[in-house]
Amino acid sequence: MEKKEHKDCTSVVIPVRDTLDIIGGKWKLLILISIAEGNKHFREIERSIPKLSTKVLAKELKELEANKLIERNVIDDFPVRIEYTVTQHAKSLKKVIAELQSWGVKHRRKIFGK
Amino acid sequence: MEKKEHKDCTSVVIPVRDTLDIIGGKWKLLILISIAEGNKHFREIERSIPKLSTKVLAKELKELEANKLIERNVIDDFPVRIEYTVTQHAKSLKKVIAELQSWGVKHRRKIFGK
DNA sequence: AATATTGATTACCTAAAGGTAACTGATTAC
DNA sequence: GTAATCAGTTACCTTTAGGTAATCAATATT
Repeated sequence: MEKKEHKDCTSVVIPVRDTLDIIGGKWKLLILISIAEGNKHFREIERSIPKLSTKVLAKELKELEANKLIERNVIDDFPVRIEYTVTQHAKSLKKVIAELQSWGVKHRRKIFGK
Repeated sequence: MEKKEHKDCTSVVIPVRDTLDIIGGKWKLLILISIAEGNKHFREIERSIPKLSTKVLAKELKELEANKLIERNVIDDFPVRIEYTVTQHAKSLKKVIAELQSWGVKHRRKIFGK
């Protein structure tokens, strides 16, 4: 039997997993969309997404910030307020999301018929 | 203060999550690539992916089959052998994967500099 | 003075994903 | 007849994601 050598696919798999870590999970995309639509403040974002808890939101915001998808700006009026905004880097996800969405729609038709 | 109405984004989020459920997770993409490269048999696939256990492989193969991304064919020579192959539907993931990969590469540069 | 809002943090719990390892029954090679 | 290979299954355990609820300090409202 011929021994086949398995191609090294880390150069595909690792970047794909990086991307999935960022928009995967239950809330990240919803939070990004909410901020992109203009919700700037913690409570505003929280209220805009049903069932999302403060704890999870706080954690997700930190991760999104660490990945440079959002910015956290401290506005020092009195009292200080915090404003979250999406970065250009986050906007560059648009094409990725569009592909994921369009394949998902086709897939649903494939699995559940038209 | 103006009350802003939050746009309904389920038509984006649900298909995106459908897609992520299918190629997300630690192994699904690796398994798909392995089969696409010509590994047809259970043990062959298992051996081609370091650290992948039989249990997880068995579970993932079932899910991939349920999603019509692979086919499981029972070849009844003696002894019976099982052959896995990728479907056309799986091949249609190529563009999605390419987008995820390319964004992941850019992201890595963004985060860790050049 | 009491209550509510803002931007969170903390402790505790559950559910799901994934890992480890032993084992099955059928067949084939030594 | 012993060992190995094939295609898995089963039981048990750990890790991670996410949920629930209480609490915090600072300010603002009644």
